Amino acid sequence: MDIRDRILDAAKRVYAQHGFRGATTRLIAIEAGVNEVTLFRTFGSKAALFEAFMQAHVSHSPIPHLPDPPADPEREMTAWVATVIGHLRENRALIRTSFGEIEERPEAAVSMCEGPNCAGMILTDYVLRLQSLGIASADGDIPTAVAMLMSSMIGDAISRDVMPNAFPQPESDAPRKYVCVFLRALGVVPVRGRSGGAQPAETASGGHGRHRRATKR
Amino acid sequence: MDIRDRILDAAKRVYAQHGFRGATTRLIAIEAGVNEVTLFRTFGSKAALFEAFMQAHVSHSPIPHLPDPPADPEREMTAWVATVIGHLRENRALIRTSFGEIEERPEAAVSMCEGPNCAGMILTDYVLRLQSLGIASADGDIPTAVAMLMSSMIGDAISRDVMPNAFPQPESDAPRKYVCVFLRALGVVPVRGRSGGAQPAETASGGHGRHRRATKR
DNA sequence: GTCGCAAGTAAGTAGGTACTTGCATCGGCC
DNA sequence: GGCCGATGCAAGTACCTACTTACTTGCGAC
Repeated sequence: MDIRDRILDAAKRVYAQHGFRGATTRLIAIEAGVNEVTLFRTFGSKAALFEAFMQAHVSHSPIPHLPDPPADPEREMTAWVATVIGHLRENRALIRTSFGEIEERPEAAVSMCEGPNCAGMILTDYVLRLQSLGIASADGDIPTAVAMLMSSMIGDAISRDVMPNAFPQPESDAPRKYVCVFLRALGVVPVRGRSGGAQPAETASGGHGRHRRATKR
Repeated sequence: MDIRDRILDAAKRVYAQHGFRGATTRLIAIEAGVNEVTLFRTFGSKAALFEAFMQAHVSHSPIPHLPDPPADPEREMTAWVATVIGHLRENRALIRTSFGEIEERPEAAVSMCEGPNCAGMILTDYVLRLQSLGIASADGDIPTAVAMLMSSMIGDAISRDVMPNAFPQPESDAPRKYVCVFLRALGVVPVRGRSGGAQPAETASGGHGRHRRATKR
């Protein structure tokens, strides 16, 4: 790993923990294991360093896809939601810090929003496919439901460690639960009988729910 | 307004905009229109000032109630959600900043969470009442739906100004839309016909939806 | 009037921060 | 070997920050 990337990486960690003002060039240099002067020689200034590291960060944030012919909405979406929440949670300190400094440095937060914006589009497209296939009912408020699911994922990822009991327990079941509520709001109802209850863990004994009209097309 | 309160108020504004590190005693003193020395004489230190202002802030944050015999869920909840989002939006800068500094100063964010926690309980109680009255279906996942609505309100309040098109438009319709999706997820369906479509504005021409079995008890 | 107290004013201290400068060191390349 | 570019190191500059000290001013109570 070359010295430039080491500094960028260290800057990311230090910034996520201490914010822009708290991320002193001295701390970053120590964290990167380089001399502070090298930092200035490489990037010119602290501001330029942060510009570079923000750009580097957004350039490679992978957003998972949802299958184009939807087959099993609950299963596919649960996996997708779990992945997205996972990504968000990995970067939660960075997201929180950037958002906390919107007033002073809006660019950071704006670039942080690219990922979620893109994820929201992927999700919307998927649900529109569900709707056009007749799996989701025609009169559901898709934009609002998508916005709510996105907010839920972000909220879970960045707030669960602060107020754990405000979110579904256990953490590992949260994605499935979010998806069940989401699908129900859009009129995608699981077949009744086994695993239909989305509520407590004691009824969801293992099996995955199948959905009505969830054909392979 | 006495001088102590003026300083507390100024500290709140300056902190919301610049964070703890950026909220210099000099800035706060200027914003409060007092001498910097007065600030130290009144509170002793910057840290003590912030402790005092956090305590003062959480002590008077009003959370609206939901009617105990629920009558019209959509209307009542829409008003409640609008009020809560309003409160959150008023304090959005403060919330964002406190959350952004969780890593360094967790107490601030924790005290910020009291309001939402309480609101979540009020909401849960209300929905349980809906359920016990048979207005909401018995198998809905109430904790998850409540968590999602809470996340949606918070997300809307603190992120709409950054990514406006990720949230329901227009802003004034957002509370009703959230409530409609929420109620639908919990099996509270409006009567079909007029105002049933929760989706686009062109069909929602004025009327408020009534709900099946929404009797006055 | 004058006493006491709350507040302002001016100046200073000790430490931190971004950033610079000058020089030593090291490793690869001709 | 000798050159050169990248890096480390030590020191310094100019500024900011929390906080202190010593003194002055204004104002109500007696």
